[in-house]
Amino acid sequence: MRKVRLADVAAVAGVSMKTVSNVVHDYPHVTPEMRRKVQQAIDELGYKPNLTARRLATGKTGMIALAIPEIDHPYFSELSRYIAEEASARGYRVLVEQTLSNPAAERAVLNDREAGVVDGVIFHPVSMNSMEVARLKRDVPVVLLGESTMPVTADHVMIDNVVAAQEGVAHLLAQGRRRIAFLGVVEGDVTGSTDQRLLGYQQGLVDARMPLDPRLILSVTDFTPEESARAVREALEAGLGLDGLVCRDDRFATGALYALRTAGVRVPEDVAVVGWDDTELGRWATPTLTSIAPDKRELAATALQLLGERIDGYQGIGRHRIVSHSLIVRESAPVAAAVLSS
Amino acid sequence: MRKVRLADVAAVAGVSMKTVSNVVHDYPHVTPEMRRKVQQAIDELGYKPNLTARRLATGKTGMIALAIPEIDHPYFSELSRYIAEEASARGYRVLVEQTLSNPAAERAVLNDREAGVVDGVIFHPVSMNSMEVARLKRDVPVVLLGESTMPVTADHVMIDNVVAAQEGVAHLLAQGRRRIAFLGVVEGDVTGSTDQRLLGYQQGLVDARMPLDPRLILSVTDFTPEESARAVREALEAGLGLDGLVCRDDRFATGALYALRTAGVRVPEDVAVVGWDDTELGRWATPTLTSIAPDKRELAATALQLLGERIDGYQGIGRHRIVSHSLIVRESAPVAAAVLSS
DNA sequence: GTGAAAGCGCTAACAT
DNA sequence: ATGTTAGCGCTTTCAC
Repeated sequence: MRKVRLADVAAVAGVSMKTVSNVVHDYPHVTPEMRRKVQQAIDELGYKPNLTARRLATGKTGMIALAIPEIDHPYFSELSRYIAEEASARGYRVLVEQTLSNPAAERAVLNDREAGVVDGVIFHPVSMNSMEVARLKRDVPVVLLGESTMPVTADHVMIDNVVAAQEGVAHLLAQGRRRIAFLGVVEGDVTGSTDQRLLGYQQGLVDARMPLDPRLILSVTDFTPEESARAVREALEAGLGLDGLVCRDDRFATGALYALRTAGVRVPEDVAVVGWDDTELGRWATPTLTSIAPDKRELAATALQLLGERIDGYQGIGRHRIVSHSLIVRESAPVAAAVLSS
Repeated sequence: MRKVRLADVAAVAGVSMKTVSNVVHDYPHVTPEMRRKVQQAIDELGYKPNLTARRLATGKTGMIALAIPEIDHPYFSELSRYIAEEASARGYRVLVEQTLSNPAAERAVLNDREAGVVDGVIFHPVSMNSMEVARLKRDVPVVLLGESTMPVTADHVMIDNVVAAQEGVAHLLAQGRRRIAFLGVVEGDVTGSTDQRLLGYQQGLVDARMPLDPRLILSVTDFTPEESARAVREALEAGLGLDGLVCRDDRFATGALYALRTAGVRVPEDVAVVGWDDTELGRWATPTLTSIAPDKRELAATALQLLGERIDGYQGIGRHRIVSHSLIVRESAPVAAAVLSS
């Protein structure tokens, strides 16, 4: 009683393979009687269509790849969930690829389509910029996530990082904060994501005619909270006076909160902190974290929409979509007292 | 210049398909000259083997499914990362399936293998117990994660929850805690996972000849921190005196910390808290969270080992593997002063 | 409405 | 060491 094939069902039901196939696919024009007869044979034999064979025959896999740096980074795991849900709603399944920011792994992602594994790719690159992506990919449907300023042949979805960072700074300025730091510039980060946030931070200060102090820009060597905590600790020890802090992401903010707490600095009384990504990490931090929140659901839906169009044959030039964001105000950087009392 | 096939390469190189296949697979017995000639044709044409076709021909997909309740639950996202890494080391790719604890979705997982999508399944069931899994799965290689006491035809990997919970309780008792609560029993949870942790909690108290107070067992309606915070808040409002708390997972612990903090209860001075899973959520909580830590790496490696054996044809009865765990002591439940001064 | 047969692209016997 | 060829299981024109 091994593998039951379409042909077996056809034989038992006494019909052709085509008819069985029609029943399996709910093809409209089959007589009820035929349908019943075939269905019975299917149930009887416990027939399951072989997806691999179907894929070979149709050339469609019904799968998309989601290539992200780390599966367990809160932002990416939360985003993955939305992507998975949106994909599922559109009849796609998701193959999650962890690139660990490794260039070779990132390159390999774009080959998956060519190897017939997936129909398209949603890709958050870290080690290559969009020009390289454009050069590498040939006719693979790709939607890029994250920051990129170059128009390329792939589609892009992102939030307006510059504006978002400006809003974060403005929020702190409205509370009377005057020494606002930015954490953190990551060494070796070539994506421009941090650049845009940093740019927005500076623009926010310039807009308010505040001085720019380069020492207020904190650098880190990687994306971990440990590194972020170290950077903040050293800044405090160096006597860097600051009363506000805009973080590149919630993980950094989490490390920062830890460093501030252990140094005896009160948040938000002494230093107000703004995170980025609105992850669960920040929602339950102490104090709870004010954070710039990309609309992840909209991000996922937009990415799938664009990718779907490409898979369905759209060949046009790369499209850019800006999805909305908001500032979720929590304890670490509450609404200004002035606003409250007004 | 569309799809380049194996046959095209063979034609250009002026050899047979078999020879091309040999080169592609690094088959040893090919003359260097042949290899060079073929390789040149491959590069020239930009040939990429079609994985789907290969899968059809070999019957192996090189993929395994990982079916978990939620992609973005910290425990599962961290576990996923280890699974993905171990799988990758063994030449497998991982298809992550989010079941959302939905029975239909869980059932569908077991069909994937039969449909030829994956070679095997690593499955953390929530809505079905292992008997049901055993009944459903036919000859699908499956490794079960999470708690289950029944010997079945599938393999199991888990930690010893009862012992782990006992250790958590013992840790609190050693600090002189006398009113230790358990959070939380989840309504509708049929997996026995919580049961075992609860059992260990009770056993730990009994071992120390402490009284069991049913009011110290806190119930919740779902797995969110919100629910957990609610349960703790209500317990405090009801005047339930407690000085220690063992949580079913770090998410619950996170919610508990929040509720305790907002109620003005100090941790660990007034209430010491032990979490479960050792996730990033707890590592950066305030105070940092003492947590029972399953060895996730070992868990992943063991699961892949067992699954690999099944895929390679092992047919024996279900095996049970207990992997190690430890108690990671942090601020929320530090080492007893008595121990420190000894 | 239903049947017959030619692929989809690759692998693995078997042959040379 | 390399070539030939029959599948793998399903889809899909194209007749009937």
